[in-house]
Amino acid sequence: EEKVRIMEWEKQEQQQQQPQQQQNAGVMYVKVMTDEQMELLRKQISIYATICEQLVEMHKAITAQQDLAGMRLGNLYCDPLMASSGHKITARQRWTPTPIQLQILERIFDQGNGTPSKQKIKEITSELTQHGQISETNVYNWFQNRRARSKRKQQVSIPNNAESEVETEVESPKEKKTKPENIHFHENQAQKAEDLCFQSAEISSELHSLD
Amino acid sequence: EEKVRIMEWEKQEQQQQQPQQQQNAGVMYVKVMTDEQMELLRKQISIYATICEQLVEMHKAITAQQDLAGMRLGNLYCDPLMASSGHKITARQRWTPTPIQLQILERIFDQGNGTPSKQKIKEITSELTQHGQISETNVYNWFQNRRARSKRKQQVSIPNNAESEVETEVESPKEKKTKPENIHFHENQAQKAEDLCFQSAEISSELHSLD
DNA sequence: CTTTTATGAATGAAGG
DNA sequence: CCTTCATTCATAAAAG
Repeated sequence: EEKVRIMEWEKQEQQQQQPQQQQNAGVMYVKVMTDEQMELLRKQISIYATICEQLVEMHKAITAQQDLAGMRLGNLYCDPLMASSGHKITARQRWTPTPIQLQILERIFDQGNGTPSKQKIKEITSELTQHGQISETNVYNWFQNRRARSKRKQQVSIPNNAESEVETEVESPKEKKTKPENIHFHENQAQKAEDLCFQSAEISSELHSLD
Repeated sequence: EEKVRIMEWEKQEQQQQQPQQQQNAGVMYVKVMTDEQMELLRKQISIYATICEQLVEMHKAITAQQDLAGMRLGNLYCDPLMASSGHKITARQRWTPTPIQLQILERIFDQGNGTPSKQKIKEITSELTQHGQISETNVYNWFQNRRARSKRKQQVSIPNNAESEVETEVESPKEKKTKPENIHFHENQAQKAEDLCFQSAEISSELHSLD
């Protein structure tokens, strides 16, 4: 643990002192250093203190949130065709469909094909790539989200009744799984979650500030 | 608190030095400290060095994990569709690993052993129960998802030399094979690597500032 | 600039 | 094991 420069400096110091200890037989055994050295020492200690603080902070953040900021960065995005709408020059972090891409996606979505899965994704991606940066994951996510949100809206738009007779098979896909038995009982550990919640925003922004 | 202690000690030092300066060559201004003090200093600096190293290690270990799993804050969820009945306020929330549980899970996952057998699951669950509510099903699902998603990303990170042997699927047992192995969704992992680089660089530069 | 909304992405769980 | 779904988080975009 002594492979830092500070240690080297210290060693020099100690050597410098040897003769003194022998000379001052009956006197105090002391170490000597110049103002410069003292200042250097203080500086180095200070730096260590700072580093430790930051590392501890970082560690706590990571331990507490494990992620949130760590891997959230998406692909770089610089769409040349974006000029038409005239904004967003330095977009990054997360993919955003261009107007053209969105139009195409919506069209495909409306064409029924409730299952854009698999091979379709590739085809769609290929087509959309010609209109801006995009990946298969983006397309996949888009459809997943599109469908989920479309479905949710439908459910909300029919909030009536809800009596004991809910068999209005409007949709009700499976929203009640009604497991035969509740195998696992989940209880919220509010205590812990609460403690961890703080770091979130703070750390998040800190780590994200890597411009 | 380490920082504080050191600083305080340093101040004491400066006060004690005055009377002893006379011992040394008259013109040269120096700071003096006893062997004990020097030893104390050395130990404290050493402690700092150790702390820094360990924190860096910890940080790297945690950050270097392929997939950073996020955590959810355990919010109570009140199903809007149930509101009318006014009962069943039960929180239908899904399990969320606590940071500690996650670390343990990740550690086990990284230790290879891609086969969390039934028995193993029980053991792991037992251990994790001490750090928060969890069931065997949770553990099972976690490993299942972890593996699947890890594999998918690995495929992406390796833009392998695509052979055209893909069309060799002559044997179609049923009717729709759809060859799923080529469809895996892509997501650039480059960003994540970049992120790690940055973090490492940051720490690195800080440590280097000791020079 | 701050708050709100829309939506891309992450992930626990279920099905096959 | 793989895919799909539901839910939640975080952030780009929009509104104030």
